[in-house]
Amino acid sequence: MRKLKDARRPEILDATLEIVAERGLDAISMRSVAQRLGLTPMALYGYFRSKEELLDAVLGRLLTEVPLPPEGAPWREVLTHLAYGMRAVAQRHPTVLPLVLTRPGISPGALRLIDRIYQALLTAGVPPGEVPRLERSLSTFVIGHVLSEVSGRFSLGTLDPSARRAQLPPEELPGHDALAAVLDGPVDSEAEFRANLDDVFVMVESRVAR
Amino acid sequence: MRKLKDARRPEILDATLEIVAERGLDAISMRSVAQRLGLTPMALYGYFRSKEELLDAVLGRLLTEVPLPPEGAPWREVLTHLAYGMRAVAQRHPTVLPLVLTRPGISPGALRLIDRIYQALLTAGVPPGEVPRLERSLSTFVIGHVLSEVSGRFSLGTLDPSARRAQLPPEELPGHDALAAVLDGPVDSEAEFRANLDDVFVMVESRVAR
DNA sequence: ACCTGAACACCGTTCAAGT
DNA sequence: ACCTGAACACCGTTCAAGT
Repeated sequence: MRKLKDARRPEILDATLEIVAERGLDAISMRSVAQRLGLTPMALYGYFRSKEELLDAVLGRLLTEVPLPPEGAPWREVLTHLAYGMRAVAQRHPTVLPLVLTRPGISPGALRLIDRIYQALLTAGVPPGEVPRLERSLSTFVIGHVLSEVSGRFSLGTLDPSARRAQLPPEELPGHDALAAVLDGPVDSEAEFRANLDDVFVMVESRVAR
Repeated sequence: MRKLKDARRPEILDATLEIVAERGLDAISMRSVAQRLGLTPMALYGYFRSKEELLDAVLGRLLTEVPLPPEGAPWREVLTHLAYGMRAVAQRHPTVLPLVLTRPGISPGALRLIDRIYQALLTAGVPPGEVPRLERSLSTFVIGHVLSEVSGRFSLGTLDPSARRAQLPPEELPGHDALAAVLDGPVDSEAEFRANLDDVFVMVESRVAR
């Protein structure tokens, strides 16, 4: 297992993020990244052992861009700050995001964020034994929302709401039927994010020792 | 836009799921699927317009495998049933799962599941205006959890908990420090899933008109 | 109606060699 | 110490043709 160089790693990550921004996650290839740097694909293998490792490093870098909340802020503010920070990063780099949910958060950047959440939950009064689970749960929630928003799970897809419902006979979809009045409006995803955050607070409070 | 055949579509989806099960999501290629069926890659283009469309159909098929809860069951039971059903499907087909969070749920199978959740939330007493958002939120939560579980975000990765913490000086990680006693145990993901479901119920109840 | 064959423009990665 | 060149075993997709 040869030792890796690291002098030009940041430069390589920059190039990768530029490509993602311009042409999407699928446009990342060892060849395209190398080309942008004026290198041969093989030169990258001096810095990363594989494409997978390069992508993990990109993820680590991304989490580094989430601004840390002010020290000693109240827990609700900390969680709000981090959630919006995560969302902003997601919107800047929409296409890299699937990585966040599919790789363990073990980079220093990830650790720093997790630590702030731990602190917030502890000061909120959540019993220590519940804190790690609740952190995973909140993070899943925020990342899941942001990923869905950014990757189109919340979007209409190729069918508008009523055409979508028409795929099945109405008697198979009584719930959709009862909600018809409410379903055809557009989703206000800012309001939805805010409402979801409120739900997160409810979850935290329900775990606070009384 | 030529019309697509559909006679052999189910057969093609079966072959695709077999490959995923044996060799992972990355092993799906038009060539590997075709080969398993004794066809030329090009034959598949008679049934699906692209690899992307094939993958969407695989996702639709997957959601079809989630068993529907008994008609008229109490809302908590409905949500529990669907959540565990989703989780079981995820465990049977771990590698396809990233698709679920990144493509809009517009297949008939997805609609049927969503409709059951709508009904459950309505009978729980959630105001209709809140139902679609809460459905998206609950689904995100369950899928996010299940995806994290199955794809390794909750797992240790290549570093054990204490080695992971050692990447940063302890004074940068006061939260981890305070939780040291609790952090080194293994995650009981069954218990965690259960606890998360309880949190989901809390969320629903907090939205019920009183 | 359904499928094949050949071709095009790509991939990640290995190995041995160059400066 | 850092990088290149050539090669290997792959991709998705287009187009024209075969039965």
